[in-house]
Amino acid sequence: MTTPKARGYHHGDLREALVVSGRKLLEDKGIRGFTLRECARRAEVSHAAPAHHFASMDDLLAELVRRGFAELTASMKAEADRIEGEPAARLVGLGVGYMAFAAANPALFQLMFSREANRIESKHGDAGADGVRRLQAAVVDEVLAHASGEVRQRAADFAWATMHGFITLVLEGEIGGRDSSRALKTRGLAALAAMAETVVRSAR
Amino acid sequence: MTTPKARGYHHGDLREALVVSGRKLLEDKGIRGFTLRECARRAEVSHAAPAHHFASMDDLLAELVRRGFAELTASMKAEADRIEGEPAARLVGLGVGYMAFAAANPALFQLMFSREANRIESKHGDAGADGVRRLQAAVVDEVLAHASGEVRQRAADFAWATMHGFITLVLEGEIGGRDSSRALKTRGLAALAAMAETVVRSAR
DNA sequence: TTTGACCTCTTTTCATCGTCAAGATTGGTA
DNA sequence: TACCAATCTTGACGATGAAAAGAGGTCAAA
Repeated sequence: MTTPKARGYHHGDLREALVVSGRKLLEDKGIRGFTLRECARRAEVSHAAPAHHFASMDDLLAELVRRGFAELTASMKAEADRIEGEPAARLVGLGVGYMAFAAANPALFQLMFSREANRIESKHGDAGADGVRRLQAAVVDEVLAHASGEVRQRAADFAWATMHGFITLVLEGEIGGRDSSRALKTRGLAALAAMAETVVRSAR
Repeated sequence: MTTPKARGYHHGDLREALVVSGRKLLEDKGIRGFTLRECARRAEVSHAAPAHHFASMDDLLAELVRRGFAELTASMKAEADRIEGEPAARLVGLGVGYMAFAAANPALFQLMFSREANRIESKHGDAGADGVRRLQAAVVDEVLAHASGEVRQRAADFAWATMHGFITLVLEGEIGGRDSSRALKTRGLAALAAMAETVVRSAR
């Protein structure tokens, strides 16, 4: 935590400061309002300083996406781990963690799952969603331990699609536009419960 | 179809030409590569000409989004209408139409359901997804004619979330990355079938 | 037919953006 | 201590969205 005046010519930890201010800026102004120069201003640094830490704007965005996926999987894992009982309940837990992260970081979440993210990542060869996929596949496999690979894959498709679709539509205002946050959580849990039930049922 | 040389000082139908070239550009370069000046170039017109038809870039994008929603509902309706039998089958048909539009217009589809779209539309007060919501609510109501309002709302949430989530994840490459188009359609239909079955089952 | 108002398009200008090149400053190391 | 590499600043370039001002074309009223 450097106070504004406390630094001289060198910043000290500009790379980290840019990640922080960039993330804030992304949520404030959206992807189209995201500007490298504004990131620099918020970090109280000249407009060309970021170039020494990120080769381009896409490079900074790629870092934000990378960290976003790490946090997303952590959030899912945390929610799932606090549930001891049924694997199906853990599947709901994954969804709760997924939606919690998305609700807390709507713009970043959208960026992570946008075509722009693919364009950005393709230069770096990274596929950040693999952690999410693995985490979910593992829990689905618990629920459907005795099912065929195809059934399990389709159940994983279905589970991911439901939780991703629900929170995406909520963030865009298409679902629960005037609902209270409380009521919305109830609707989300209902969707997750229906999803888990469908996955369980696909066993037979 | 005006040939390049066939026009004089006036374009004739620049507004429509900008919509066409803008839509193409959006799919070619993505939302972050979308440029008013490039739209103008593709319409073979000076960079300031669009201002007389669209007050700003957001204005043009809003028009693209508006038309996108009209086409999306039309595509859903067309697929649903060709199915005569069970209401549940029509629900799957809606999903097929939904995914077909999204697959044919991936960038536009993402824009329609992005936070940027909300930002853009809020200036125009338009909520383009209402047609989709109504269409789907109607079919869900057929399937669940005797259910309570809450059950029907949750079924509608669930149905929309599943089809939206699935196609969104496909477009981003998270589902079926190396699948053939044929295999992917099968996976999509499986997800839609599971969704319809769950909706039907929620009746009791 | 003439005229004049109005639309459409172009040219010019301005502030801002991403990126690059060159120079200033600093901290560590030999 | 003296150098060197990393860090940051300044200045420049081309591109962009938007606004202003002027040129070209259309069309209806006189």
